[in-house]
Amino acid sequence: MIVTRFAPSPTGYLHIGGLRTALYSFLWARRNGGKFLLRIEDTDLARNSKEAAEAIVEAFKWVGLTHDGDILYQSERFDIYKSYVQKLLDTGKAYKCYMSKEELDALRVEQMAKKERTRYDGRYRDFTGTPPLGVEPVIRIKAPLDGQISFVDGVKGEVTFNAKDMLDDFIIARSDGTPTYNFVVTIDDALMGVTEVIRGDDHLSNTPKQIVVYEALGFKIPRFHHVPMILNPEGKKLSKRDGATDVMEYQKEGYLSETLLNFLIRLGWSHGDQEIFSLEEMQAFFDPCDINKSASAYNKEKLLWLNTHYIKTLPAERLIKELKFFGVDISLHNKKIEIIDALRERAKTIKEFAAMVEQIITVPQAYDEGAVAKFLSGNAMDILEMYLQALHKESTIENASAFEQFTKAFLEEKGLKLKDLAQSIRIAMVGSAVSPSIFEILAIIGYDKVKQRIQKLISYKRSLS
RNA sequence: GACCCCAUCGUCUAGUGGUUAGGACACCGCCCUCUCAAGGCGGGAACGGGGGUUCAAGUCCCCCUGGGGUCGCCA
Repeated sequence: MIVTRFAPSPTGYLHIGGLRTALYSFLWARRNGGKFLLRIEDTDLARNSKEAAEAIVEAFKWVGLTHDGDILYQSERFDIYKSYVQKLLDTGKAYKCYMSKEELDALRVEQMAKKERTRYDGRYRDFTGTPPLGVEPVIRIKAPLDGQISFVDGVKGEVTFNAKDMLDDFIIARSDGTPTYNFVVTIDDALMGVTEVIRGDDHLSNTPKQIVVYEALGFKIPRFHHVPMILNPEGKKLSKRDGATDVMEYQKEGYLSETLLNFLIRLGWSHGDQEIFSLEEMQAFFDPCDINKSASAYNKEKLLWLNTHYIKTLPAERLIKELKFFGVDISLHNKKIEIIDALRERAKTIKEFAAMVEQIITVPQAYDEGAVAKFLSGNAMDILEMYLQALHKESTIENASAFEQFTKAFLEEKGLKLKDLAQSIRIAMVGSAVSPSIFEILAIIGYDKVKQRIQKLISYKRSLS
């Protein structure tokens, strides 16, 4: 069985790079009927891991990723790690090192001066003497001194490191007894039964260290897939400064979860020329071996385009639900479908969408000055007043095509063109010179309120002169 | 600096020795048009450089260059 995992450190939120590897891991597990596990890497004491886990679960929930089983917290597993440290100590595969931090720093400075690689020199590896007083030792693992460590990476292919220039006897337990990252990662992955590790390629050079631990403990080494990082538009590693790295930030900006997932999966992975993927299709097609070797830059135009695509194509009910996030509830509006269909091709984000809906369903409190100056000059107001009078003669007008029929008849009778009237109506209805087709707008607003809004604009114009 | 990884339009990518190097976003032009969009049609735009191998190289090999990552008692 394929078992994958997502193992974030608790930074308080889920960033998009993390979501991408989580998505890949999720898809690969689901495609194979396997398991997708979640583990919080909180061995660094101080931080609040519960809060971080909640943030991740919230983000997962938003985009529709589900993990199997309970969330594992490394902070709750220290006893397990300690027993493995002891095991290594007992078998002579690890040892106590009494070198102080000051001595270690001095060694590094010296090595840098000689332009050598900074590394622990192994001075306590075979130490049998009396340990110095007052130094709490760290535990170091015995790493191979020479030879090579190589593995086949699902993304990069065969990767080989020379032990002498990648490895040293690295610390697996600090002087306070707490275990370190490269040690606990391998223990947890092994104990959780993880068969495929999909993670960022910033971990590629950690892998040989972890392989040392796997081998020392006799664990089976999983298959690794190191996915290239997401770069910012300048080609550098994506950082908080590049904005909206928090997944939930995208919701606040009006992006749909479908958009984000589609965007992320297509960044560094492809399935022929296909651009649009449903979650089902992602599950059917995704294979980590098809992930690109090279890093890819974050491109917000494509993200926006995807969002417009999903806004155009998702069911109206779904969009109505999304609008509520921005405080616009039209679920009980008798023209809700018409509202959605009139606006869905114009909104790039749900946030924009909400603002547009708001503009239609509320009476304009102000009129765009530029629009008024440009379109309500000459005899525009006279035409609008005649239109109002004609409207009053009707008992009601039901829908968009009826409004169109009525309006065209009116224009023909007066010898006018739609151009002579459209912008005035638009300003009266929504207060600006931009909106969907006026006939759709009129139908949505409804016969009685249409008359009121036209009257309001007329009164407003009169009050100016 | 050492080690590792990477390299096709501005961006995301297709390409697995023989292609007019394809698609998408963005950009530009035209059409449609009651505004703004959307849509339709069309356009410009790429194999980083140099050596090999081969009848044939974007595709294989080497070097260079460029970019990225890692070198913690962080994860």
